[in-house]
Amino acid sequence: MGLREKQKASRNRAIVEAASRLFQESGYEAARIGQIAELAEVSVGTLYNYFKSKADLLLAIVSLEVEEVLHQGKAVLEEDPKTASDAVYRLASIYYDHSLVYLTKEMWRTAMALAIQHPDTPFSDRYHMLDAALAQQVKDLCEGLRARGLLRPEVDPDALGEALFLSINGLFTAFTVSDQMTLEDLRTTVARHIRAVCG
Amino acid sequence: MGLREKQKASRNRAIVEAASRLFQESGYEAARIGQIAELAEVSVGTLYNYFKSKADLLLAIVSLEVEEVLHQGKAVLEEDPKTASDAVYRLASIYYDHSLVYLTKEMWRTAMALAIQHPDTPFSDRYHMLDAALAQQVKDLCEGLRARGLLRPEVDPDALGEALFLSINGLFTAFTVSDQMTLEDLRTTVARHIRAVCG
DNA sequence: GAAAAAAGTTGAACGCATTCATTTTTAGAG
DNA sequence: CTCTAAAAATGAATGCGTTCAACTTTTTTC
Repeated sequence: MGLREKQKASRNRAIVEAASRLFQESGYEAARIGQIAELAEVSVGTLYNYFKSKADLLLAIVSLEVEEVLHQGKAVLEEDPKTASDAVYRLASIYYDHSLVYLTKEMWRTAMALAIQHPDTPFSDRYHMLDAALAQQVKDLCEGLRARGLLRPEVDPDALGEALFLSINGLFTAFTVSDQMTLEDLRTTVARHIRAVCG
Repeated sequence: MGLREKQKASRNRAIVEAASRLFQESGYEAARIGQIAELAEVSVGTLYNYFKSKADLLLAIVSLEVEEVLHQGKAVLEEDPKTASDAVYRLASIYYDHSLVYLTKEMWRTAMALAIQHPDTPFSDRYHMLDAALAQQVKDLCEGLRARGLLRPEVDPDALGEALFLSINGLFTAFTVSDQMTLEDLRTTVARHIRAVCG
């Protein structure tokens, strides 16, 4: 690896670290690009050589989070649950409990907002792929549950999985939007939804 | 009504009309505040006397839409459906079919994004109130369906209603995000979800 | 090792939403 | 009708993300 590549990797890391720190400390909106560049010891122009936009910088951090959660979720698919509701609840809890490791509520809100607002940007594409991967995991779980006889055999596991994911996701959005709502509130509510839907 | 109030009302209308037109023609993002002001024949400063922000201007238009849809939805609660799925599907279809009367997909996306990104602003508060009113309508429907014996008596109608609303809402978001997806696709998908959830 | 090419860095300049000190218009009292 | 205070309108100035033309550094070529 030449000097060039080494510098590139080190600068990339420095920028992400600076952004991550300032996003958490001051919030995404309040964090200034110039400030991030300064902390990473590069110029503003250089920062924009590494990341297409402030949003792109946020995505780098969101990706870390979602990839870890996907990995943890895999384990649940292997378990042997008592009821369908239990299994779905276990998966949702894993998603939720991990959600605040790298990201604040404000960072999540911003990421969601950007993904909705600007489809057909790399940011949005990536975000929606991660979203789809999570949805697929819930669908796979439902399929497994039906195979084990824990769901009525006539149910469409894909449609049910999607509907469950939209609940899990919609409640998470409500969680990030409300300063009051705690992770415990979130888990309680999702449990009610899952019971109502899975029977 | 004095001259002052008359002018105020007329300017307000002129601004909303100009914004509505330009948002539809050029899109929310591309529409310039200066352009809207010009079309409404006021200065930029005056526009900001009437509306707190560009977002606020969008909200005025979103409100029109949602209020009409809520009104139309009321009729469905009075009907006497064959099955629970039918009734919920009817309600969702009303929401969807009305959605593009005043707003484009891009305007919807922007409104959703702003409501998520900036909680505790008048925009967001108002938007979430409208959202809650729609959710309440679905919950009321579920309650009625259970009373008529069209839902299993042990189901929690509130939780089911919320879960259904999150599906309806989540699918609508997907619709606004995808250029490909048509209203028909949207109705087909929501029908699958409703059947999987309501049994 | 020198010269040329390629790749990377830089910060001042740009566009646009928003603000605010100033000017203009209106309403009401005498 | 005139004067005054309140209300409203105005557009130049501000702040911030993003771009880009000029400058440096690294790599390649002979």
